Amino acid sequence: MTKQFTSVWTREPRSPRSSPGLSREQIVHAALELLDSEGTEGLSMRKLGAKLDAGATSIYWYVANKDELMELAYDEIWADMEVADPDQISWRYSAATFGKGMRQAILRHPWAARLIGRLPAIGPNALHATDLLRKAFTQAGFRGLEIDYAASTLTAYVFGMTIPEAVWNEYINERQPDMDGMRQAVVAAVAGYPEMQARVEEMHAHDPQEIRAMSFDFGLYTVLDGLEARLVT
Amino acid sequence: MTKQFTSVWTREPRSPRSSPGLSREQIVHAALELLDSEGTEGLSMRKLGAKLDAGATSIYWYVANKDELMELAYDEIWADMEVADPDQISWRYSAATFGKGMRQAILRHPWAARLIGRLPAIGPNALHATDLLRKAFTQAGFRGLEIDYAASTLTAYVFGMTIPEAVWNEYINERQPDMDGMRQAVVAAVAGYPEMQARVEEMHAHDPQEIRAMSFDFGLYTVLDGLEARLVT
DNA sequence: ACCTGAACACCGTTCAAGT
DNA sequence: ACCTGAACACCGTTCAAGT
Repeated sequence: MTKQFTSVWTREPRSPRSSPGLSREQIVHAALELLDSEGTEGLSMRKLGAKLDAGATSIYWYVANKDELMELAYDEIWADMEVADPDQISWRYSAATFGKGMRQAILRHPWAARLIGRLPAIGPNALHATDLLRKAFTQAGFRGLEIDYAASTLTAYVFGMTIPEAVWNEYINERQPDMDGMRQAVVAAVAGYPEMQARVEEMHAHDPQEIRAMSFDFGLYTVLDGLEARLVT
Repeated sequence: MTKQFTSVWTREPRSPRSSPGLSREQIVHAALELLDSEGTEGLSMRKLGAKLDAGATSIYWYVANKDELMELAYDEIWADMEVADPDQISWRYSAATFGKGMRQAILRHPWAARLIGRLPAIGPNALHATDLLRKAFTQAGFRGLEIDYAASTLTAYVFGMTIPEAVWNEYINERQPDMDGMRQAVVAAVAGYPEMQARVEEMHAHDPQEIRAMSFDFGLYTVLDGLEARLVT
């Protein structure tokens, strides 16, 4: 009953060289454009085909199915992530830069948030990024499996903070809901909890982007402090 | 161009009392059964209708659309989460219990992982859980917005660690992929990074569930240590 | 080797019509 | 007040057929 496991990364792409017609890069590039400009719902095999002036089913020559296409697209977002070389600066600084860069990369491509964790992130760009973070924690003094634990802790924090933010941004962009009505709905829902209500109103007085950035930094430094504490013991 | 914001929680359910036919509770209960037993893909309006011996479109009388139905289902998973009363024990212990309970709740309902952060979590069960965590951090000594920052940090960590785990579990259950082939694919992909390869092989020698639990605890205590550090300064 | 369109088996949702 | 089935506008994917 078990099915053969497949991933885009396990198989060589078809015919890496051949001038005419489509190519994997072309397809992935078009898919990224669609996703970035129109969000998750903007990408369908038919729309992608149309954008490439091809039949929707032509894509299946280059890619086994839509999931594989998404794996390829997903890996791309780690390519334009700012990183700091851990050899040059303190592990704390490079880990912090890594966390902030990861957040920005996801916020630039909010559709990617829904894909996180769906398959092992073993694309070339994801691996390169992971390797850099492991280097930073090795330099910090972690050893063996603890390097992975430390890296997981940081990325889990960033993912957990950023996935909701990205999904939320995508939702706002797609549906453009009435923000004022939303505010009221939240305040009303929270009526039974006076302290939460006060906090919600306080938050609404500030720029939401600013609040999110502050909240993110608070947690980021919390995680870094916690990791430092594990190094001493 | 902005649309009226709506959420299940802003509107009273239709006719809370009326003996015959369907009811919201009945529908949500059936949806949960479908989701728990067959995963995300197991729930469609048609299948749900069939399970309730009704037309698929009857559901639209009780719920505006599938998203609203998902909001209702999602809130339910926070109802059967183990929590510790922060009045009785140390904030550290109750925060740790909270984190572990949250993880277990998501792992019991892996389909919920895809919904996290999609809409403000303002269902009654989610609010009750949030309130408990805020109490724990108030007791710890946080004040004002920092209570929310601390709570966000912890839940972000738990979400970031658990969403991939849950999605992964769902994937395994649905597709039952050949695990050995997968192992090999990962090892092969990671060939360019010798230390990572060594780590991957070391992990494969252990029970994956155990590794995940250890990894989760490592990060959980890291976050708690980090929060404690913020209290002193 | 590469591309195509028709066809299949699904979706969520709307709506006029029934009771 | 509640429920229905037909219909609409979509999906991803398969496959025999074309060049």
